[in-house]
Amino acid sequence: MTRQKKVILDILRSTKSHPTADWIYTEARKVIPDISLGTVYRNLNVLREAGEILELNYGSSYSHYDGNPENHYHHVCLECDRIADVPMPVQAELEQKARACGCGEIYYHRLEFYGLCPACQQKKDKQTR
Amino acid sequence: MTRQKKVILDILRSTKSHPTADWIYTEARKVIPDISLGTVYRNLNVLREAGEILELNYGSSYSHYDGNPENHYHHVCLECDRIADVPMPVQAELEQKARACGCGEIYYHRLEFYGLCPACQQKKDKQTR
DNA sequence: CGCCTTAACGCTAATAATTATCAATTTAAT
DNA sequence: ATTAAATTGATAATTATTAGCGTTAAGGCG
Ligand SMILES: [Mn+2]
Ligand SMILES: [Mn+2]
Ligand SMILES: [Zn+2]
Ligand SMILES: [Zn+2]
Repeated sequence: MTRQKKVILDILRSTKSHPTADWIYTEARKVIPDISLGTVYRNLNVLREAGEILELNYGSSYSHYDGNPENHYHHVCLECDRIADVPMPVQAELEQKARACGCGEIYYHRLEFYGLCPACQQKKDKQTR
Repeated sequence: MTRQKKVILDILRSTKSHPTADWIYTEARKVIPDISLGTVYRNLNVLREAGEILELNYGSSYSHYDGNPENHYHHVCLECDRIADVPMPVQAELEQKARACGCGEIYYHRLEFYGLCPACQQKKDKQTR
């Protein structure tokens, strides 16, 4: 466990946002000013392979990272790209139903809801009114 | 509706696979030998915005495209990256449950199952035996 | 504590999917 | 047939991510 790796993991664990590599890089430089972006990517991959974080790819051209490696669901705003946790329990029966279709083995599933975050929803309401 | 756009849409609608832009490009060249890759990307974006196809980003570094724009679920093989349809009905109650969490407006959701496709599952069985 | 092996670092250049540009061509409405 | 607008193919640009490499620092052991 190097200093760089620990700082990156701490940053990810201490935010509820789901930041990009570049945002993590900016934050990390506040602690280790000469850390390199390559090191950020390298450690994000290492941490993902170790099961300590999640990498999220939801349509945008870059990955977002999540300090909570437990399976949980997300809401993605189509307006501002904000990703938020959806605090509902994991629906295990979905995997049961999918297995019944005989499409091979299933290890886990991902569920994302797309729409408008509360802030963008309000903004749109004002425009329509 | 140009010739190029029609060929691209036909290719997508006539396959059950979920091909990449590059595979579509290869197929399209069998019909229009001097079609360009830029035209393929341009029309895929146009078709997606028109709601005629789906773009799928499941972790891999490139997009897959789906000629069926109706919401449906997928199985992604962690071994060979094959994407297959999961023929189970869309679970509308998931959106009800998510709305109850108050995370903003929800227009649609996506659900993917990750594991091994039947072929890779068999391959792994043979190794273990 | 000091040595030593090895993994990780910072830097820079490379990769590769996708998008932007633009003159030339095609579409389709008049 | 004319013509204006939209789309094409070719090429260059963009950009997130990875690879290569000489240098540095973890952390195990004497
Ligand atoms: Mn999350
Ligand atoms: Mn499909
Ligand atoms: Zn928003
Ligand atoms: Zn497979």
